[in-house]
Amino acid sequence: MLQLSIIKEDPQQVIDLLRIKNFDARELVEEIISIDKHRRETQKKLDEGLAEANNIAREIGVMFKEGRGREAEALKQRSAVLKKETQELGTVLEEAVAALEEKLVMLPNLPHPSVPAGKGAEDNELAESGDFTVDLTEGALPHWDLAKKYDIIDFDLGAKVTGAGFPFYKGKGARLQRALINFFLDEAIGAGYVEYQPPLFVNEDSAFGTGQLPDKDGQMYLIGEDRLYAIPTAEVPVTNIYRDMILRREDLPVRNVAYSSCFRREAGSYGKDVRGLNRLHQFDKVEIVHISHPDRSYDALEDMRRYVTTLLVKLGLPYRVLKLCGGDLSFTSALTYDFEVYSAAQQRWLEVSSVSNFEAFQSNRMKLRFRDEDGKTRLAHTLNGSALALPRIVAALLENNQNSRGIAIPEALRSYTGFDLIS
RNA sequence: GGAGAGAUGGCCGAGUGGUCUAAGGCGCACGCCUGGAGAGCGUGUAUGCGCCAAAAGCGCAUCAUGGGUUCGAAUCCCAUUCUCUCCGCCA
Repeated sequence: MLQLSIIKEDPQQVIDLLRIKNFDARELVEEIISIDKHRRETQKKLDEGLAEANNIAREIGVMFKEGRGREAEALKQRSAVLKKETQELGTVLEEAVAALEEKLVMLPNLPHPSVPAGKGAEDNELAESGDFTVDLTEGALPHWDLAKKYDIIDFDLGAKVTGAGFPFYKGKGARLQRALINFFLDEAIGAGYVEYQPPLFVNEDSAFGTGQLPDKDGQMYLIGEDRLYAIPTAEVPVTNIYRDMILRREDLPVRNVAYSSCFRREAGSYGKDVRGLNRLHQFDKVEIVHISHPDRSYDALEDMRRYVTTLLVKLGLPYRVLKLCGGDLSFTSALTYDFEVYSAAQQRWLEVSSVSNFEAFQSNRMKLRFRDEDGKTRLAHTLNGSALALPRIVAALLENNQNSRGIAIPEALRSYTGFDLIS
């Protein structure tokens, strides 16, 4: 949620910046400013009414104490009128606050000035390209065929037991999953991250805090009976740890890592994008979350980018890094790097990680603050990134490492898998 | 799931209808004292919103959350959430 103060200070700049995200904010900005004016006027009237009522109550107290209880009648009547007025004003204020928030949450985060303009994926800027040549093996198979050939992932079984997009991993496939999770966690811990194992379900406040609600309602699985949401990413619980908190300066930066299963309904997806491991309803991911001083959040973003790069290098995967253009940037993000690995057999790039700086957008919703040197509270900046998401890494490993004998396990993973070949 | 007890500031903890503008203590910050430190003494120490160009200041709200009773609620009533104890169930 954008800070009201930013909108009020320079509405035109907000409109101009959101245009980079292909978002026409003119109407919303105008409405927000006018609702806010109404809100403040109402608050002022209400406060005055309450102040008078407080004074009357105090006076009546004094009268009773001095045995002049009968004189209080007139004041009681005035108080009754005030009560009615303040109750009405309270309702008006509540409605104004709700209306304001309803409009505010509709505005996407402002893009960082360096974000290139553009409509979609084709306009993303190549930030970095790994130093790899991709050799297309003759007769290379896509991972869904390899999964079947080596009997390591069973999509049909998942469909039988649960539904499409809920595969079983089996034998060396299951072991590979476990190896990757441990590898990613150990790497993160080695880089100084603190490991968390979060709940897989969150309440409504948490889903709102990181921006899944109201924008992505319908993309999450909801346990209706208990009003809990299955997490679409560990970002949600791990960032919400800090909801409604004022951190001390020395608590920053926060650098957390968490492994979790992730659950996504993926309503509206179709075609080649959902084949095999490309898009699942349940998948595993190791997520890194930073909470940073606003002055240093872009340094943190670059740190995260370097860190994710080292993982891909260690796994020997052909990768590239894209800086997302305005049109491809998510609702909540100010700047995002996407990491893609090349899938030789599918002959396409697969997104395996997305590293973003949300600046104060999530913090403002969550009331995540810290105390600055001057003693004032300020909103912290939040960032997160996948490090990494398993399915597409597995897909890329299977496809890129296949040879006549089987699928070679990268050196870095062998101590985790306990085998060096899937055959 | 059943029964009971509870939730007060950064922390502990007092507070059963009006002066609560929340006692007291701890912690923290600053000052005095000291050769220095400690002890001691003094002062200060929440968050959000509004008024104000801003600061100062003032007002409003907040004693788990949401309602209610009352001229007036931390205090009384109702609901919810969470914590603890006992019982039941259970990996």
